[in-house]
Amino acid sequence: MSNLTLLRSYALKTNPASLPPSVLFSHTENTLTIYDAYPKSIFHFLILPRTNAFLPLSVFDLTNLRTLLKGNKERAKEVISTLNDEATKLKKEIEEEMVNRYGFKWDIWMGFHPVPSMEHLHLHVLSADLRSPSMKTKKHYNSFRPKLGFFQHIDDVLSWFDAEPSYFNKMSELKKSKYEPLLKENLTCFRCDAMFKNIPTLKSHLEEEWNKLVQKEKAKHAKQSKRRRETEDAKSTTSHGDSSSGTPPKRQKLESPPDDVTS
DNA sequence: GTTCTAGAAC
DNA sequence: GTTCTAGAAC
Repeated sequence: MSNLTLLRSYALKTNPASLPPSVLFSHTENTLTIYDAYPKSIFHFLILPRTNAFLPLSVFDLTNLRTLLKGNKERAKEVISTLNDEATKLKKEIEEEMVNRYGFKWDIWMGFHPVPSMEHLHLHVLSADLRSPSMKTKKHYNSFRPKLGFFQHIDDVLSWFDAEPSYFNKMSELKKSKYEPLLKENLTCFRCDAMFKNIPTLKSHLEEEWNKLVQKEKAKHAKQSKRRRETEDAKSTTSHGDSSSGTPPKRQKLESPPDDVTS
């Protein structure tokens, strides 16, 4: 099986549950949610439309965003909306896991690559940190940098359907020549816009940004539990001494991502 | 996607 | 001299 069509082979499965658990996260009648094999953030999933769920759209219509938008507009909107609904549910699950593992939650990005490296439409759902051993090249980084213009946020894609038809048609072109050069743009921090000469310096900066976020959230948490204690103390007339209610939640070690599959 | 490597950047 | 990128080959 070639890498190019691997996702298509998943989307064609009549029984997705037969996929290995290292690949499949969950599925519905209409969609599959899989782990990105090379996660570029701490959390990184792909949501795929199943091929028989959107008839009369064919597997070819579902090759990528461009082929989908070129066809029946109503059906296309239905596909994107279905992926969006599934992504919204997934986002909530990720946020729960963020709180369990890290004690706080941070942003989650949901969108498409205009020039994807594998066939079959897939929606990226990833945490906004770009902190992962698989995040190795300028191309990787720029393909997810939110403000660059390469990553197509699903809310924006959905808005094209309600815009002037001329605008819809223009955006639907998704020309390689328009988007591919963006991947070669300067490396800029997605949080503070600082510029970096190469990937290693950017990565250490992202690590600093992450540590800052952790510290900020820790301080917030401490402040909240202090306030909570004070409110309780103020309310209680009978003193029971220290109830040790300020214990922080246990932090789990970040698990290594599952293997297999290609992004 | 990975590995290899020439040559640029430091 | 070492680090890093980017293109070719796979």
